[in-house]
Amino acid sequence: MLPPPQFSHADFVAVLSRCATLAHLKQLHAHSVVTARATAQTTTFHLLRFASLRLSCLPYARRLFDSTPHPNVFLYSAMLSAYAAASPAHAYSRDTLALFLRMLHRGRPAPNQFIYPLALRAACAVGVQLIRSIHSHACKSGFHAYDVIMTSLLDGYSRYGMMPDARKLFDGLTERNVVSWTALVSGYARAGKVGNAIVLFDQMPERDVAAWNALIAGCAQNGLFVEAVGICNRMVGEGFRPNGTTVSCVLSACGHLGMLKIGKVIHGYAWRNCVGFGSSVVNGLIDMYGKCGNLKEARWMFSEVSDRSLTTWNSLINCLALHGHSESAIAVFSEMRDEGIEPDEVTFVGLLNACTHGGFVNEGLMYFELMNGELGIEPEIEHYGCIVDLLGRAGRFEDVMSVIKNMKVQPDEVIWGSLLNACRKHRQLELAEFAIKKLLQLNPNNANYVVMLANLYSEGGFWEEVTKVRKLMQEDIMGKKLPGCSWIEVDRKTHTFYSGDDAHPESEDICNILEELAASMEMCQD
DNA sequence: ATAGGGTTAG
Repeated sequence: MLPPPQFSHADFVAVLSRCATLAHLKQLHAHSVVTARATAQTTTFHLLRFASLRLSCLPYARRLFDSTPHPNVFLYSAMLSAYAAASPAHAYSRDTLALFLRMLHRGRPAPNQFIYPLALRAACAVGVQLIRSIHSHACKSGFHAYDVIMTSLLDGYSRYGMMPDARKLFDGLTERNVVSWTALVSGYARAGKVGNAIVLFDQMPERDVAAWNALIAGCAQNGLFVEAVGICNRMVGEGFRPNGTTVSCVLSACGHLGMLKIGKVIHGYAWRNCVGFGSSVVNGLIDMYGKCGNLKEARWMFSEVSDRSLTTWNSLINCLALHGHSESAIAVFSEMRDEGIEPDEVTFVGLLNACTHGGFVNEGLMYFELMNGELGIEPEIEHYGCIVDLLGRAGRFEDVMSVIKNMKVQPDEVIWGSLLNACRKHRQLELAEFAIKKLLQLNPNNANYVVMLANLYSEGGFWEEVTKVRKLMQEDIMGKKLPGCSWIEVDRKTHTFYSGDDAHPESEDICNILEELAASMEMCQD
């Protein structure tokens, strides 16, 4: 039932807004063609926006765009917005930039102030050079006084850690608002300068939920989990309502801290407030329950999600691996592949960790090969760490050394540390000495390594070396040693333990039980 | 008629 051909533009928009499926939209599109309404680019504009933003049908949107002989700047920006709204973010950066370059190349239509922010967002996925050239292009075209464009640039530079450039842009804005402030705050946080971020945040004349989220995420990204939870508390106290983004950030912080109680409180909050139980919140819940050791709940949350994103799978695999449920982690991985989800580099960190913890040497090597070969995922240092650990534990030192030699990245402390661990287990004195020396090169201030070297020499009876190392220990390094620390929450009270500290009132009992556990673990080894 | 800041997995 279509309206008569002479219906007005307002009627057209009204009918469009009631299209529930692509089939409806196509009918309206056909009708527009027949009635010659489609020759007006305004019509195409509306159809394109609706196809992309409401029906998430990018191919159809692009066909609408491509069927327009000389798209005007509105159609370009509608197409670029469609790409920007797609998920995952930056999935269509290349297409976005290709269209932007086409505009510049053809000289028509000239990009306006709405085009630059869209192009810049895509440029963030490519590199800072591109951001620079778009910056100069924008300035040459007279857009240097457009705050929105300058804020996009500010954000782009800050994503590459170039805070002085970002700051300069911020100071040059004609009017600073909550968006530009937030961009700067999260820039400092991403650059690891949380102190600056907090100071700026406190100076902000006006805040919204996104501004709070920027600070909370910034703390969490820098390992300040307690602060992240605290700021969330402060935010609620000041009358702001946490949304899905807030909830996932804080859940992640709770997971890292093992704060199951607070995690449950946030779970309850999200439930009561219907804070879009969108995938990010559920992913956060899986991660939080999993990291806190409540794998049953994590699996339950997982089973409750209907649209599982890659992150959903990665969260579960990682948690299972973390708690030594190696077979389950591998099983979930196969399930994931059966469902046609393409694993990424994070998936393989979890999977390889599972193989390492379970001692599945052949499986681990097979998955490493699958990742590197068939799937073409370039191994990162974390993956090499897993492989070194895997081979080292199995005593395959020649293979370990050949992996380390052929790595495309510089070995870090995790790599040499894993090798060292393996050497101690398999009593490989010479290689252990080599590993410790590498560790000391990377981090001369870590006194632990010097102590290990001394122990190693005395175990082997190399007394001259022992004397040399002991002398080194007495010099400057020892004061810099940071004691290891761990904590656990029991009945709303957090118990903290430093390495070698017996301050806890039940320290003696705890140590006795630890010794018993260690003894029974020894028994299980053989 | 269109644009900028805040997620989660290692």
